[in-house]
Amino acid sequence: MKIKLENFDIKQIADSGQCFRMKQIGESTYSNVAYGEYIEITQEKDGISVSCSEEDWENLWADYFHLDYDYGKIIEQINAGDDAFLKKAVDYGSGIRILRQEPFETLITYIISQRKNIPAIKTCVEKLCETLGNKKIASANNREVEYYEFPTIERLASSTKNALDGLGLGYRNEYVLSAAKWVDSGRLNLRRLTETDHQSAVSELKQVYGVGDKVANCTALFGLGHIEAFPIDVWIERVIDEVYGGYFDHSKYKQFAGIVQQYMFYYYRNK
DNA sequence: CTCCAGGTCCTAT
DNA sequence: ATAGGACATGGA
Repeated sequence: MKIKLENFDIKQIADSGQCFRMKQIGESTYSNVAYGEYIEITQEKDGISVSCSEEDWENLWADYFHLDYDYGKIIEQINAGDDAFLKKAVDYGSGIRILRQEPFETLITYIISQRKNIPAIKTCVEKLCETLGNKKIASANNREVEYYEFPTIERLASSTKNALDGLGLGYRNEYVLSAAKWVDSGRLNLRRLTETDHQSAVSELKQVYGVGDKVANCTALFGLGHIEAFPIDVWIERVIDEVYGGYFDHSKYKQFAGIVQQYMFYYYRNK
């Protein structure tokens, strides 16, 4: 099925480092697994073609790719401003979307992400899915594809340190286990945090062992739909130091600071 | 081999 | 409140 779209570039999205299971499987084709479903997406000149049904696109993927949000308007607004670096960043990554990933998967994968580079995170997450996730079969582009879901909350919560050995989690295995147990027991209610304000969501998340300001903000941005989150990692720190002379006030982009952050991250990391 | 990665915790001031 | 060291593992 073909879909006409603006400000959507699957390569940019895949390379933007916000999700860890998207992979390139052809010249301009990428696969992804989310919410237990598998999809293949091919970039075209004026949009994309997708392997899923129209119904799945409407019910799941359109929401996942944040299609209800007008990125063109954000880009216009930035181009009308006076921030030269940000204008270059927007031009470079104009096809980026902020994904609405599963809250639990986002929390766990960003706990894993700390002190790892992106290729290492991907390897680690894939191993986790192959070891503890359910195996499924999808048909896409006239082929059958085997894939693994992200582990369920119950499965991960009832796991042990021993079971996690060999997945490359390192010292993060305790963080992962404890976070999964908190979600499983209801001590941390992620669904509720999608409805609270951003600040309360972040401070709730930071109660979790192994979740600091950065992971909390990434979880809020990529998993809870809090577009105003502005995660500061090593790359954004470099942008602030090297481009903005040590101070950047993201509050003027209040309602969409996370999108601004992602343009900056993608441009500075890939240029 | 060494260096560093989408940080956080713990401890000492 | 704020600063410095420890931390497992693997990619480059």
